[in-house]
Amino acid sequence: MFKLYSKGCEYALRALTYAASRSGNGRFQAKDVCEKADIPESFTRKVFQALTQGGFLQAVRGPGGGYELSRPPEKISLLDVIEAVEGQDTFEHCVLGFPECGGKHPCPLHETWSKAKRQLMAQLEHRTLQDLADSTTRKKRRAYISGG
Amino acid sequence: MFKLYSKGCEYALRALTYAASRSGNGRFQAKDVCEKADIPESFTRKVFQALTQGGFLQAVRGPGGGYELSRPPEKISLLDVIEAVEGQDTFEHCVLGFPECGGKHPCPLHETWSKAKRQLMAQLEHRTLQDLADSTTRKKRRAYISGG
DNA sequence: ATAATAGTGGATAGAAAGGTCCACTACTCA
DNA sequence: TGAGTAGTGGACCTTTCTATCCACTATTAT
Repeated sequence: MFKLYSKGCEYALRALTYAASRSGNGRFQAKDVCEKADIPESFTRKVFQALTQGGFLQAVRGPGGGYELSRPPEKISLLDVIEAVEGQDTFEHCVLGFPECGGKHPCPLHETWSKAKRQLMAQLEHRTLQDLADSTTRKKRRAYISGG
Repeated sequence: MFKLYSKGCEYALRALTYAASRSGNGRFQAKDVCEKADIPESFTRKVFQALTQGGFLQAVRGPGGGYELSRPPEKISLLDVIEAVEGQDTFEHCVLGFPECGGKHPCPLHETWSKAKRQLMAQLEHRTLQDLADSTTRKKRRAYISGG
């Protein structure tokens, strides 16, 4: 039952990727983005609420309203999104569930896991929403551009 | 909500690590091992049942009975245990939940994730139950041996 | 046979994750 | 001011995971 992040986080990433790939101003609406990303709207709205309260999104009510990213998509890493949804400490838990696992009392897997985790987090940190949006858009344009 | 594996798998790893660190023959009892590893017995028994049905453990009933590993602990990698408990396809799912994510239609995170996954699985594959048992035992002996 | 031991399988219950619904508020425009 | 739009917050439901209990079966020793 491996999970990098929760369903809510997966939806957030998919929705925000779509949002970042839109032309025009950055504002997007929950309903629209959920339909396009093919994710459950009611549930994803809850995630948006949380992201708004966390200062990650700005909500605008009323006609013409929607959400805006607090930072431009090229300044938002996947790790940012994941930690915003899951909390800052998602990757902190000991894999073997040892309560006092740490520098002084490492569990048998501590070093192995720390290394793998560092590599994983480094990858998540250097990819941004803009990257994801670009590759999605490029794919839709039949990918005749080779470079990144 | 990051999870490398389920609670059941965590318990299996902890229990089997303790089992591998026992001196004498390889047989161990569910009750004993769960107490020593400080994990819930009833729940872990279910995991043992599954591992037995999967051919991973051999069950011996009656007085003096218990379980035996089907292979010596130095021949069982952590990946073996994880896949035995979680199923062969735990690490196969697309991180973004795209149903047709694969070689021909990769999701935007496919390459990033594949790389991180390979590194992670390589680490889990080359560490065995015996390794874990050794480091646990060494720790208990106050770790005056430096090498690995 | 009987008692004791140790794993088995099914029922059940609680907690967390995933998901839906609806009345409400805030805002815009006519 | 009224209608329509878009996010909010709370109630509620379902599924999955985690956990426990107990009657049962297989085995061993007396």
